[in-house]
Amino acid sequence: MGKRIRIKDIAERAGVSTGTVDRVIHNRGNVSPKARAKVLAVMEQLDYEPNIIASTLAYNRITKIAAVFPDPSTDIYWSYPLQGIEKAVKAYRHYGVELQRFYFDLFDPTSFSKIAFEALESNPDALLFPPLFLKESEQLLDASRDKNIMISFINTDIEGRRALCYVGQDSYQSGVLAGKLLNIGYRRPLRTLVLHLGKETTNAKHLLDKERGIKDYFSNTYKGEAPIIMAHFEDFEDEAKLRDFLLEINQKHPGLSGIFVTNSRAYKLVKALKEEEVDHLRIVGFDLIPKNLEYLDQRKISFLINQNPAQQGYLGVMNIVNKLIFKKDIDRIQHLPLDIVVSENAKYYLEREYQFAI
Amino acid sequence: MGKRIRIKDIAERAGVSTGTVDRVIHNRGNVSPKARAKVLAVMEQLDYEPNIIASTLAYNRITKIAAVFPDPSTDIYWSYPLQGIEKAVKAYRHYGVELQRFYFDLFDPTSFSKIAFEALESNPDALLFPPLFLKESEQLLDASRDKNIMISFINTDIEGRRALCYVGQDSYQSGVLAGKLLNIGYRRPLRTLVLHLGKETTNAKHLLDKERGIKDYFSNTYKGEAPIIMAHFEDFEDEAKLRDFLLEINQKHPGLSGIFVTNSRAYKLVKALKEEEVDHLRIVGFDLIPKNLEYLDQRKISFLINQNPAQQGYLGVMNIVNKLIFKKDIDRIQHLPLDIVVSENAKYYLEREYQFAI
DNA sequence: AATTTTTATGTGTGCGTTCACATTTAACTT
DNA sequence: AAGTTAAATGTGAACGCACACATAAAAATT
Repeated sequence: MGKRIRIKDIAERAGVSTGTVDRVIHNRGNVSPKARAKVLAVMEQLDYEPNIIASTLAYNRITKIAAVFPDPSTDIYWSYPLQGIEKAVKAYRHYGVELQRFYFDLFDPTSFSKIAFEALESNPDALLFPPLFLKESEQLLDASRDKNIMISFINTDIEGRRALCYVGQDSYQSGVLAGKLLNIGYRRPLRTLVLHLGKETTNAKHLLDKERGIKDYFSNTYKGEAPIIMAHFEDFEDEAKLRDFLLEINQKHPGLSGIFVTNSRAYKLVKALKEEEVDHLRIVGFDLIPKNLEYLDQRKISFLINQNPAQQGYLGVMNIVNKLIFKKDIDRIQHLPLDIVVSENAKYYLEREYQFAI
Repeated sequence: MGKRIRIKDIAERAGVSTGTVDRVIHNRGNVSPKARAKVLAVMEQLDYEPNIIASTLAYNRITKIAAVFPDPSTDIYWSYPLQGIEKAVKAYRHYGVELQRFYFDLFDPTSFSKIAFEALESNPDALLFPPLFLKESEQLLDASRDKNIMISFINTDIEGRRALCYVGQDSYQSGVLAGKLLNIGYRRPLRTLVLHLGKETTNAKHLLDKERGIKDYFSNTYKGEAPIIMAHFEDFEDEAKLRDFLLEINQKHPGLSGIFVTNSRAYKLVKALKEEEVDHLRIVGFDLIPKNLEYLDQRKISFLINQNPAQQGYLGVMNIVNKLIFKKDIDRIQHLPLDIVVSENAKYYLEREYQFAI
């Protein structure tokens, strides 16, 4: 119906050539104020919108995205965002998007720095990574600014306006939600353990936000001090030690009714404890990784909060494309929903993750 | 890096002209078997993938999508998928996608037929609608097949292979999930009411599936007959009558602890009942419409299941585009997740819906 | 063998941009 | 005022593909 307006149409109406219109649109300069004004007026009047299809065809350049991620072979979780990234790059390959992957050691900030700066050396147009290490990430932000390389965060955020965007969850609110999930069906606050299970001490902010969240949930709901126990256990690979640790807590604080595991390792709890020890516990954790799902299905884990990792990866790339290629404005913070997963609805989230991957 | 392969490259390698390659790719005929074989071989060898960008630019045609929907002014719910549709059409306008909207009366199958056939008369490339009325929708399927118009379902499915795809929830499983939500925190089955609130009797399958789901949940969980009461109340606009109706049920079946409203009208219950009557009830309903959200926030409604209507609309269009323009294969059934919404995570779902709208 | 018909193949223009380059016009110099 | 420099404007090729049209080759007809 409404025929699309072309640069040529604007040129004719404004009494100039297409070259001049192009210069106005892209602020390339060398345009007289009169001509510029006239062109802008006509553009406004005709409500011109550039044809992205034709534009990308003619632009004919490659947009390089460097993804700097923890080595997925040491922690399966990180393979999911990478799959989402892969899929997005495939979807946008006709727009000239290319990807380069860089892996660092999840537990070693120095490795992150080294690898990330290697990535910078390859002169990408944008850098996509989870800023797990605050100090090192800040350094990277500075360096990339100097080289005019765009930064996009995923999974974890660093406040400030220096990155294009953050795609991931609201950690604080995920803590609040965990509180709610541990409290459904009860009319009084029951004794709850918040457990950080792992040796990632560096990205503490993340975890502290979740702590704050669950504390606030209980104190706001019951107007008083929350009966919450905080704990941190590093050596999660040793099931026997973990069990001793948990039993000790249970002795010190009898009547423990729920545990909130602040990362994807909730299944470790179930593995470490005996069946009858788990049965009267309500366990809430994160992420739909296979071992968690198995226990969710057996009702050993009550709730999982889904972080949509593949979708995070996909959206991270999509934002870069939207900004760099489609010239769209991007929301600085893009919180993904806090999906409450029980065994009755897990399947659909897995399917969706699958859609965003490979 | 890996330079993209063009039709021209194939033509050179195969010793033919670009025209011949084009004829092979699009099966336009008039190609000798030898040339055809040679071209196909080279395409295979070089792993050719057409450049969609250039293709759509050159193709230069319009794809018309007709959306046939219940008039959103009579039921706000239907405005959401329409917004998603609108947004998707905007996103794909450079690919030549155009939209025409047709509204029918939600409570009148005849109106649906009339409007839908009007839509067919406008000769769209695809028809997108919720097949709420089975018989009338089947007729439409036949007619559209004759005119070679593609059909895409949303919200409700009709089994069979005659439509391109269905985007929406799994009704049965949403019933199962509702059962779970009404049961969390309890170790025995409590008396539960399943309430169809409204005069839409025609799309009964939808509702029956939900009924089956929640029944199965309880009987599977507790290995026995489920203590479930089924009810249907049409005159939901009259709060007094609705209250009487509910009180009567409560008298007949004392100890009623939860109500599952099978559509988006859970808020009507809260409105009709007195505060103290609601307080000891756990209410589960559908959809994040403003009135439901208000009561969710006040803890009068415990859970809402989100149908992602805007996303449904967006995806409905996206599927048509993927098939018709990008020539991709489409999954016949695309179940959206059954999002469990509580007041602690509602915000993020609203934000996402907003992203898929306008 | 010449002619017509059918089938196969090649060529060139257009889709709406971008951008380098050529050309024109205006603004300074001396 | 003529010459030089800078600024403004116009032109045309390219991006990769689709398709109409022209041309060439093969097959069928006389």
